[in-house]
Amino acid sequence: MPKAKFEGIYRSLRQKIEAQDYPYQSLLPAENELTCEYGCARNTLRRALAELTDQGYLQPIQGKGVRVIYRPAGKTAFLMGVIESFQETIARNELHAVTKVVRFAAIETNERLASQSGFLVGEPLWAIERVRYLDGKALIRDVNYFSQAMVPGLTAGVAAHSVYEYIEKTLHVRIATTKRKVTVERATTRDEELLDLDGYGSVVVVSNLTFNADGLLFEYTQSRHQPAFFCFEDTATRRRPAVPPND
Amino acid sequence: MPKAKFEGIYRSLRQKIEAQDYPYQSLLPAENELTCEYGCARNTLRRALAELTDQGYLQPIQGKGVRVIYRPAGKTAFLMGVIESFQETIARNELHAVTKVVRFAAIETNERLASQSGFLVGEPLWAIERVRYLDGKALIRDVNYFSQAMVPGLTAGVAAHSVYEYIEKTLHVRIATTKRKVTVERATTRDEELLDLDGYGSVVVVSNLTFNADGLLFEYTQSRHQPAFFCFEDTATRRRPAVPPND
DNA sequence: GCCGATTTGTCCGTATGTATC
DNA sequence: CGATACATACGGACAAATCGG
Repeated sequence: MPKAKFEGIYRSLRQKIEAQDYPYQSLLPAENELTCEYGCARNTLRRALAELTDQGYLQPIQGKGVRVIYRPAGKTAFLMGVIESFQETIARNELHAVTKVVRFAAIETNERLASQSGFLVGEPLWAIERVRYLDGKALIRDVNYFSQAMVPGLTAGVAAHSVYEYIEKTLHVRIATTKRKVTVERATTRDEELLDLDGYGSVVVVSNLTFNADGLLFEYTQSRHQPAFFCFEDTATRRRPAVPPND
Repeated sequence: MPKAKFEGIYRSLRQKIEAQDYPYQSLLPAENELTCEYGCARNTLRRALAELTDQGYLQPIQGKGVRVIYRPAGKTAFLMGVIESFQETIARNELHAVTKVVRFAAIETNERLASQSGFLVGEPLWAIERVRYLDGKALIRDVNYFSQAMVPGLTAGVAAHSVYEYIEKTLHVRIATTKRKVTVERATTRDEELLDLDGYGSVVVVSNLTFNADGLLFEYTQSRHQPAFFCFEDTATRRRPAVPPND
């Protein structure tokens, strides 16, 4: 029940590619044929193709055709390029997971947090610290800060389940854009204490800034991962070099 | 100069946003005003806006306007979402870097490599191993495999400079799409031997599959990073806002 | 709550340019 | 060279969301 026509076409094509109905390295039918098949304008079809190209399914070749460059891959722990909650990730990978809330507090933004997150100093926030267990091992420590104004009525009980589900299904706030940064840091004593680090002296830190559909910042999160269970995938396209090529 | 009109508009807008001519959290002029200003059709403008939205500069709000969600950030070691060579990265960050080639060989794809990379067993490849020094410290160990058929005439001398520049400027092959995976692994003895790990027992591993403009695989690379100097940034969107390839 | 103006979202048809074969 | 296929661009139409009166 996709609302938009281009999205229905996108899903249909993606399904066929994933089913290898259009196999790896083959050329798609020409745009004109596909527009006939889907009964749409060329622009509408091209929008679906553009989406698939961005996501690494297709490679268009001017004057020749559109090549399929998708191959089925192993399941991965985390996806880049889409926003996904922890609950959605484990569901997609059919894992058994438990979340434990170790801190739930109402605070006000201090100087340091403001400079990290972009929240204004003094803005009321929910501070939540959670540990994620997969198959009994403590693998992720999440520290979330939500705007109280934009996420009212948050409780420790909600945090134990899925904050994102609460935000979207109960508050009907649409989550739109996330800016993310990934680094590696030496484990703190609190990391050692709460996570099963298995000899690793470091953690993978994923910092998130999340904006709602109004373009307002409503969440800042630090996710600290046990390194062995961390994986990101991504598709990138080459545009013109950001800096004039230094020869 | 940009060939396509939408790209000129894209650059102009991005420049104004980065200069905070359109500041963080403000609304852009309406699409109709901007089409007047740039003397283009609405679809052409919208294509530029879609690009900026994908890259985390803008958040469009139906019925209201387009909000700027870009804020200037600290310089980072590596960018996600775009393909960038090591040479381009250091130029962008104004760093002093040295590349040392520790291995350069012509090989044929074996079973293990084929399953990792997708090259066919027996396909002739160039195998290159390089160590990247930033300000005198050995921080990255790259292991590249290039298709000999698609990258003929490669030499150790070229590898010491920039293979990407050779590929694009000399061979005139256009690099199009990269699929990337990021994980953390325990350091091998060769990592310890070649890199300045500074007490870290692990490395960040970035695996790349690169396709040329014909949709053919021509490179497989493993980049092993000293964890302290690894960073990437990314912008993700939930559901999908817009990507009109309309024009 | 309704209505109309504004603004973004979707879709269409057409024309022209450019690359491949 | 011509035919085919993708790339860019324009202009118009209507839908959907927001906001103010």
